[in-house]
Amino acid sequence: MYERKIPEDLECGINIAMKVLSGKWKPCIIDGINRGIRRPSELHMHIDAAAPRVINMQLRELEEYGIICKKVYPGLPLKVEYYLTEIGEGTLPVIRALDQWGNENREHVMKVVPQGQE
Amino acid sequence: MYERKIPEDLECGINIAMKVLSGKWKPCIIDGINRGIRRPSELHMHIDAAAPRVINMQLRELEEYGIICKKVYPGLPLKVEYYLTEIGEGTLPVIRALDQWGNENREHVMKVVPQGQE
DNA sequence: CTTCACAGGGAATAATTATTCCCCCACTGA
DNA sequence: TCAGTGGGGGAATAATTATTCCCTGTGAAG
Repeated sequence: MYERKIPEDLECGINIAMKVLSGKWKPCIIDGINRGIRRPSELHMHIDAAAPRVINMQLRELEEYGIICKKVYPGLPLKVEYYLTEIGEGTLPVIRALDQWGNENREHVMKVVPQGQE
Repeated sequence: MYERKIPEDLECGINIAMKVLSGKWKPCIIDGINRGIRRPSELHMHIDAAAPRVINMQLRELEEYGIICKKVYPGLPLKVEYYLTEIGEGTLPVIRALDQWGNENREHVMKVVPQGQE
């Protein structure tokens, strides 16, 4: 997406995973695709807090990392769908763990975040 | 840590969790504390790719979020230790899921990251 | 011919986050 | 007095990442 100037430390597994999953909307995108929201325009509508451009960029990154793959249907009107790869499906337990923790601790986090409500 | 200008979307659990866990070194810090690396200087040595200042800042944030708590021993020389709170312990499954995925997919990620080796 | 839906990208800019540099305090040991 | 250890912070700067704005192209519908 952007060009990195500083090398990263990919020693520990945590950093490897964070490298792939970090990105404001990536986990949401993976979750969405997994739930069957496969087309770009659907994702744009579903994650409407993010600008479409951002979703596109993060989709491209996820594709580069081999988390999702893109299927372009030849017909017209244009139709594109994204799917999780096998490796991408492997991230689902992580996503689920994140989601679960977040839901269980929503109250607490809401109390302690400075202002960031929406 | 910094002052946020744009409100966040904490609708879905994923975003809530990412808010608390995102930060280049936070998951490593949580993991370290959980493994018994409790003192700041120990953490500095253990996570030596990060500047001490950064660790300090992320520790403060984690404390604000109630993930860790800080115990200051009155004696001298100074001694400080951090512990996971109950809520902090709740993040361990997430951290473990991240670590596991990262370790299982190290090879793959190494192949696809542009250059970022270290 | 105009407008719409669909998929997408370049460039500039804004926001966020990490990092470096250099400082503080209290005590200990030489 | 001087250096070293242990915990820490302010300010500036650099790097990273998100967002906005506006543009491309094709075909279908009106």
